Amino acid sequence: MAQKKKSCCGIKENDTITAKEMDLPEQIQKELEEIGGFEALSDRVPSPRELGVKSRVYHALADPLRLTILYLIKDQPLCVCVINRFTRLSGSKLSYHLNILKEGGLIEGEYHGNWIIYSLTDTGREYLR
Amino acid sequence: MAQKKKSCCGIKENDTITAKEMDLPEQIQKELEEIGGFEALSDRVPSPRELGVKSRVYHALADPLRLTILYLIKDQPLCVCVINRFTRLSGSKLSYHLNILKEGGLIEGEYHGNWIIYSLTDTGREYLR
DNA sequence: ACAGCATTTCAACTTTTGTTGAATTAACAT
DNA sequence: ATGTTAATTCAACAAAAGTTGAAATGCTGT
Repeated sequence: MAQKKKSCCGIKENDTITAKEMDLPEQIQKELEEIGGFEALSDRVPSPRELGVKSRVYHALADPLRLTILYLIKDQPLCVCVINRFTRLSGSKLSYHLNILKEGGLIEGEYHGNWIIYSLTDTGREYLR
Repeated sequence: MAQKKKSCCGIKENDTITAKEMDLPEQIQKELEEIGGFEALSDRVPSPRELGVKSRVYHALADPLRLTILYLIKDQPLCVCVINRFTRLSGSKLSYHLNILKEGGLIEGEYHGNWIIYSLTDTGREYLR
């Protein structure tokens, strides 16, 4: 006896499905239909490209050491040596984290004489709070 | 001949040091003195506790999959099975990521009948953009 | 109490991140 | 050119995060 299942997770991967066909809590089903059905959910999610950028920025922020650095240079730029002196990290370790912040677009560094002076970018300022 | 070095990075770890004593770019040195010297930098950095919380939240946000989930449930709560169906992740994988979002305080889930329905918390709403 | 489905948990494994110390590059002054 | 200090890069290693499939848990209805 072949029975037509109305279940959410039991459905085969490439079946097309409407919110109506899924076995769902009423409230969810109603809301899904209001926004234009299951497929309409796509509109809510940014492009893979955007998600990639965002997650890279958040990853840069996702470390106490890196947050410390950001807060340190929030109000005035600092050279690596002052950051280093404050945080007491090894040079290479600090460089590693500075680089992640740079790649994430949160900070930028510029040579002044012998020193590289790091400051927050606009993005950095925007995200830091 | 014992020479008193005025260098930033050459200084031994537990020397006390003032901004004036460090060999720094003029601009940096001036700004450091204006804010109350090297030691005043401490005031700019949140407590380890706060940094820990923040970095955990940012870590939760630092993944395209997790961002996808957050955007999906931004405007209406959804049960796991709909998220699952949309993202096409395995159950355990999805659970893993849902849990990280939950631990970060960005989402919360509640049983409704057979389903667990996840929604954004206030924190989640605050951080998502 | 048992069956059925949704979701989570667990333990083994794979992949990605972070750390360390040595070697390198960059800027500057002599 | 050479020496000096600041900062980065590299390769080997250590630690943390993510993935997988099987087993467990939690609801609900019978």
